[in-house]
Amino acid sequence: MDNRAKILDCALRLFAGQGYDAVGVQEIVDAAGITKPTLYHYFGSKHGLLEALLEIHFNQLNQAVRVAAAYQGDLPATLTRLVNVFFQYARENPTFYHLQLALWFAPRDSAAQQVVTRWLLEQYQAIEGVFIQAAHDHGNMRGRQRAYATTLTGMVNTYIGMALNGYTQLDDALVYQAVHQFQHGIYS
Amino acid sequence: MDNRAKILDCALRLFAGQGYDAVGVQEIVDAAGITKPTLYHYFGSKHGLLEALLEIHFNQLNQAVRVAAAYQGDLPATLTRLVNVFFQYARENPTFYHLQLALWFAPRDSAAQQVVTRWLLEQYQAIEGVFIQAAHDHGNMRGRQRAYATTLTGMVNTYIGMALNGYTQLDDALVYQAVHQFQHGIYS
DNA sequence: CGCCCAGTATACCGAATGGTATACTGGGCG
DNA sequence: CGCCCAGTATACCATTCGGTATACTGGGCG
Repeated sequence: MDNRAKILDCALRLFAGQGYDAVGVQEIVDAAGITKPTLYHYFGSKHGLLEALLEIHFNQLNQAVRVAAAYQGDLPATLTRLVNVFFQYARENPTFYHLQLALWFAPRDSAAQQVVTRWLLEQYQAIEGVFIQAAHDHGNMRGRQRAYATTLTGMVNTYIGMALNGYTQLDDALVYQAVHQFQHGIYS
Repeated sequence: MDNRAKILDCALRLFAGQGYDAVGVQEIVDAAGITKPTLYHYFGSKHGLLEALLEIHFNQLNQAVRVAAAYQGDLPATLTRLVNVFFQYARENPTFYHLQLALWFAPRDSAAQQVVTRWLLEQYQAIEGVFIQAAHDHGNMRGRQRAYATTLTGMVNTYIGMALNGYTQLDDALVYQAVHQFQHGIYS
């Protein structure tokens, strides 16, 4: 693993564990076993390091989300694919998902919020697209596409937050439960 | 407004807007129009200031939640009261609720996380209690009480997050929609 | 009056912050 | 060989960090 990759790896762990502002540049370079000029050579600034970090992971995750969000008339299947993509990414990259959750409702004026907004927006729009298309087939969903997209995101992130804290497992049964509850509520 | 109150007020605004770690003590005392020894006189440390801040607001909010969570055989009514309490508190204290959302998934090792955990746990337990009791009347809910409590919290916070960003209004219609969707899903 | 003490300000502390000027190194390549 | 340049280290910068030692103030009260 070259120095650039080592820096990204250590920065992700530290940012996810303590928060962007709480981690000093010195701490990152010590963990990576390099020195500051090396970090500034690759990323220009602490902020640039965060941008590079988020770009790498959100590019992967959002690409997978867009693929899963291709609606072809079967809403339950699309929702299942979608939830699966999120769960799988969280399983494979728990540290990054920790960071994403922390950034989800990050303070409006924080350095991190301004970087993460466009990625979360991109993610949201892929999901909203599903409900906009589905509303053509299910008339009674019309007018609530935004609410559905938002609450699906909220439910997925909430379940992943549970799992990251050890309260559940992100397995197929949970995908089924999540999609089922989202579609039919708690009574069924 | 005395100096103690001024400090709490300015600290809440700054913490909510930029995050606990990004705000310096100097910035707080400047905004409050006082000096550092005054802040340290009242709160002992920056961390103590955060604790005092959270205690004040969570004491109010969680007390209201416990009252609303009194289940008496009518689950829809209980859920409506519960969602109402959260929406009302977020409407009246939007700045604090911004802070609460930012702290909801705060990094595990951050200073803020360790303070907020007990308050969020207290909040969670009140909600879980509702579903534990309700499962006696609705057998098919059994075994999922934890999931229901978590996803209700997730849905409420997601809707409040939407509202705080200007995408919706926390009115009675939204309370109805939220409770209805939670109970019956998206198709009805 | 005269003590006391909560509350406040001036001025300071050592340590850590993000960032950089400079110089050295080693491999690719004309 | 000898130039070049990406990559790296030493050593340093001004500023800010959280926190404090000290002294002053004004009102309550014996």
